Amino acid sequence: MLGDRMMTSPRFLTKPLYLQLRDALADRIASGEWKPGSAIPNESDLAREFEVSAGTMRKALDLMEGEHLLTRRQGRGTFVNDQSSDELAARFSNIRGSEGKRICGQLKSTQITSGSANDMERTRLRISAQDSVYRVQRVRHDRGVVFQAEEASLPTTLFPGLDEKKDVAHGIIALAQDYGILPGKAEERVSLGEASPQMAETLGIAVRSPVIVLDRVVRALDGRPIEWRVAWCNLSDKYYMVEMT
Amino acid sequence: MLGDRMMTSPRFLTKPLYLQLRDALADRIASGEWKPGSAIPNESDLAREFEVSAGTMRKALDLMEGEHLLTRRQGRGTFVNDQSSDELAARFSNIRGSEGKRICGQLKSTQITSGSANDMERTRLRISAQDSVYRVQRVRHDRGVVFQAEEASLPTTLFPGLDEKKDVAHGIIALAQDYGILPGKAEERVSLGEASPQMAETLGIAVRSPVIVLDRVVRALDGRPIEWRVAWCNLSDKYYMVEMT
DNA sequence: AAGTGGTCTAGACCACTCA
DNA sequence: GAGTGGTCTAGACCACTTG
Repeated sequence: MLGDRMMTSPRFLTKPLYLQLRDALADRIASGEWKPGSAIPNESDLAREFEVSAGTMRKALDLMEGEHLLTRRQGRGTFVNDQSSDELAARFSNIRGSEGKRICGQLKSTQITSGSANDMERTRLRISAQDSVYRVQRVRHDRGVVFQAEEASLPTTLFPGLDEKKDVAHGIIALAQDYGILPGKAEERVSLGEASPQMAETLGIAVRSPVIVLDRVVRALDGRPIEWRVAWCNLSDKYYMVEMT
Repeated sequence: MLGDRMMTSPRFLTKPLYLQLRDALADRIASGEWKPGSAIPNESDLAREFEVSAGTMRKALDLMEGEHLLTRRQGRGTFVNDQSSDELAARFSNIRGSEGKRICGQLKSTQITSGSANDMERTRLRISAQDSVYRVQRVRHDRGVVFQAEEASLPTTLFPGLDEKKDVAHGIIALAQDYGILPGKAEERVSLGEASPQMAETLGIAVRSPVIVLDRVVRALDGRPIEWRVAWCNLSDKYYMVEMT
């Protein structure tokens, strides 16, 4: 069904087969046809279904494993990743606990409002002036100790009815999964700041003490920005760590 | 020559063929047999030489491209990457100029000493008590403006005679290439600090003003630490940015 | 036109997991 | 032992670059 297009239409109009397959399979995950945590059909069955060779199907599946959509285990099968799992949900957090594992902390005191996007939100989220956003304010704590306050903006078109749900207590990655959005990449800018009186209050530190400011944009698999967040963070028994390849 | 081992010895003693190929090809780069910037033989010639199928050779070459050792270009060939190029040498720097490109800055006022490794150096570089290190102190500037001061430690065994060379004016990645070491990954811890009187002097900022402290370990392709560096950085017209996947 | 990497195929066998 | 993913093979054809 997919293969035909390779034969009939000129190449410059089409993508390589394995990329088309990736898109088709990713859509099954995004649509909820394949649920998080469940196994999907094996390589050769999928190859038969899509009328491609097993090698091409494998290339698509390997790609998706690299995109954190699937996990493949020899002898067991191929499974849809649960983005709300601890490991994956913390994927875009570079803050680590003393044990060295990425941590998100627990969410607390969530507030949500909506309004039309301001200049900053428009440039960061690549949306236009008439679009609106949800604005979420929240605080994160680790074993009761507040260490981060943050303000996030999300396009309303991508998260319809978000303000009426309780899901705001989840991070962006788990949230995206609920709305059929597959997370892709993120960029984070790190800078120095000093605590405003209010920030000092919530973080439990002295006014004007230095804090680290994390300005992050999370994108969907297709590159669309889905969240812009600025976080003010008090690192003390935690640290910020980046791995580079 | 390589393939034989697959047939004769049990699998748990050996690595997959494509990984053995990667090691063999990487060795040709590290040893200087294949020079930075030069083209290497094509896929099928290499496959013939190593007596493997073209597909297996391709898997090894693709892997090496992902490790930044090679660049493949359709219609042109496969080329050995020059690690001292601007792009690759700045690979482990998350500091970006206003244009958004990674920058290393220019090195200035380099000092080098050597001595036996202290506790911190032993743990970070995973070397033992009797091993010695080179200690390099230097300052980086961008168009004349000093923005970073740093202290680096390198195992003497990996960089013999480093103190007698002028190469210290190069960053670790270009340096490693000269010594036949292929760079792999790096980790960097980011924390807050305040400028000591001396640091304030060199960075041209007020005493006790907040600076960002970058604690980085660079590893070779095989995982061995090759440099531990602590940098004190004054971000002003620059910013620190991380991409996450 | 010749040579390169990129895609795709069809099939074999191995290593691992689990009932 | 049946079923899964992981490795490896041999070959075809396509897309791109360069002379």
